[in-house]
Amino acid sequence: MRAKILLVEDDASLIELVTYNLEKEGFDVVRTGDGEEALTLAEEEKPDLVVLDWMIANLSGIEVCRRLRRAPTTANLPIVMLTARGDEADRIRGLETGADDYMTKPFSPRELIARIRAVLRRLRPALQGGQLEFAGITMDTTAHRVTRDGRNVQLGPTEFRLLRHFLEHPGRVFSREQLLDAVWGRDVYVEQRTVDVHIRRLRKAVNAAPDGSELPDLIRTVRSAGYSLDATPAMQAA
Amino acid sequence: MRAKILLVEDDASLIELVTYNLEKEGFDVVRTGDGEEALTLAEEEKPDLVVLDWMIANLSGIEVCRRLRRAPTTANLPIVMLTARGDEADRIRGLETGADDYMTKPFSPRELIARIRAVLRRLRPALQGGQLEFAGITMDTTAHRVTRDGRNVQLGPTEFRLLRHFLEHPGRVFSREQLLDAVWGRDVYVEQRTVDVHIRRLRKAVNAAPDGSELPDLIRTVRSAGYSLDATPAMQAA
DNA sequence: ACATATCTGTCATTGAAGCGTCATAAGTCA
DNA sequence: TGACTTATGACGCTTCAATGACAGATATGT
Repeated sequence: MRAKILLVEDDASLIELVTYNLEKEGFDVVRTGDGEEALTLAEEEKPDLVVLDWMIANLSGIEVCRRLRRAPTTANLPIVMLTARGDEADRIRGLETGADDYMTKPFSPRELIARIRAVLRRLRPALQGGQLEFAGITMDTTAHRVTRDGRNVQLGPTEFRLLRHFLEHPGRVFSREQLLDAVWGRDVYVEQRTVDVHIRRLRKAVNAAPDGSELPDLIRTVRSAGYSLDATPAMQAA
Repeated sequence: MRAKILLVEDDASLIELVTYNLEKEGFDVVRTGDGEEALTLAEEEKPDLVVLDWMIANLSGIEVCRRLRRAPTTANLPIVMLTARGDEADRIRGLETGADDYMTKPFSPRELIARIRAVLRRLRPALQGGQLEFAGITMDTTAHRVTRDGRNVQLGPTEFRLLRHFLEHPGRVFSREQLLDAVWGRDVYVEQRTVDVHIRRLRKAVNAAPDGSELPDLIRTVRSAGYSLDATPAMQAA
């Protein structure tokens, strides 16, 4: 999942520099140089984080910060303040107003990105880790939750671990023996054919459509080799 | 609830300066100058945040940081790095290793405290004596008062702490062991199944409707994994 | 101090969910 | 076709969570 950053800044060259670097790092960037507009965009675009310059048109950065904190929908939106002032009092004021971090110009884009990542890591573990995704399937390992095309999927413990293993290595084929090692544990003795049964249960749960029909099967059977999670619609024998 | 800070630093005068200021601000402070000991203390004292100097005896700060992140029990422990190096590359390295914030010496104690508060405000809202809220449940941590859909909910001490822990990390699944660590304390020995009983008591109290019926259960049981506070009661059909 | 009420941890019981195995059907390749 | 591989439904058995009860511990009020 890509994180969306709202950049509130009115220095054109800085906008370009920061945008370039953020996009290179895989962030989506929404920009404005206007304080009022920033508040609107924060509501409408639902960014994951705001990079906010202190000196901007229409409303000061600190006022934007305060209002973002006051509005319920944006009260928890992470904010990284950006400013020319290196004054300690200003930094403290920024942090106490509700900024999560604070950088002083001139700053290095790399450090800005490192700080953004640090803030996101602690606030949105989902954007960093814990979240697996492949071909319409999402798995949140910390919340223990799986969805297919947005709909909830109910899995037993073993099917959950099995799917996680596939999601961690999408496309790769695993033999039954490898799956037993990875999912059941190295020292557990169970019949190899047991894997088949759990694959079936996993398929049943993941491919079930709300109307009772079947979604395309994402688990590929590789004859005399094993199974893999795969997006190719190759085996549609119909 | 007072927040506990683990201060890892070997400069005696700095220890004194920082400790004095932290305690003045109402934090409990645990100190060490040794990297190995820092890891032990992080496990045993269960601090709410670590202030970690880069240059310390026995293990470098960055190595301590890395190990804290790797251990499951401390993986989410907030870390503020502290260093004499103002080098950009070092700052980035610190942040990428998993530090949540980074300060360069010389620094002002007030700014350090502002940053600590900014980090804690995010991670442990309850420590700020605030209001916790999730899916119709509100908890006033200072007034020790809980409501569900506006109606008052009566909880025992343990159920209160249990619910607070869930409210601080909504959606996340906790094993019985994790709950015992977080809610009962690391050194308390009680049966894992005791958690079940308190979950039941918590459910009973929170889901009770005035007319004697039951409100939707917000505590999800994840078989063979644990429990989580969750807003999705509609998950039967697939 | 006492008596009472509340809280806490443990246990036994019950019911349900999940697991592994098998027998059989279906599919695939030579 | 025959040999081999996988899919599927069924069925005991095990494991796990929910629940009600209880006795000791703790807090509260008189």
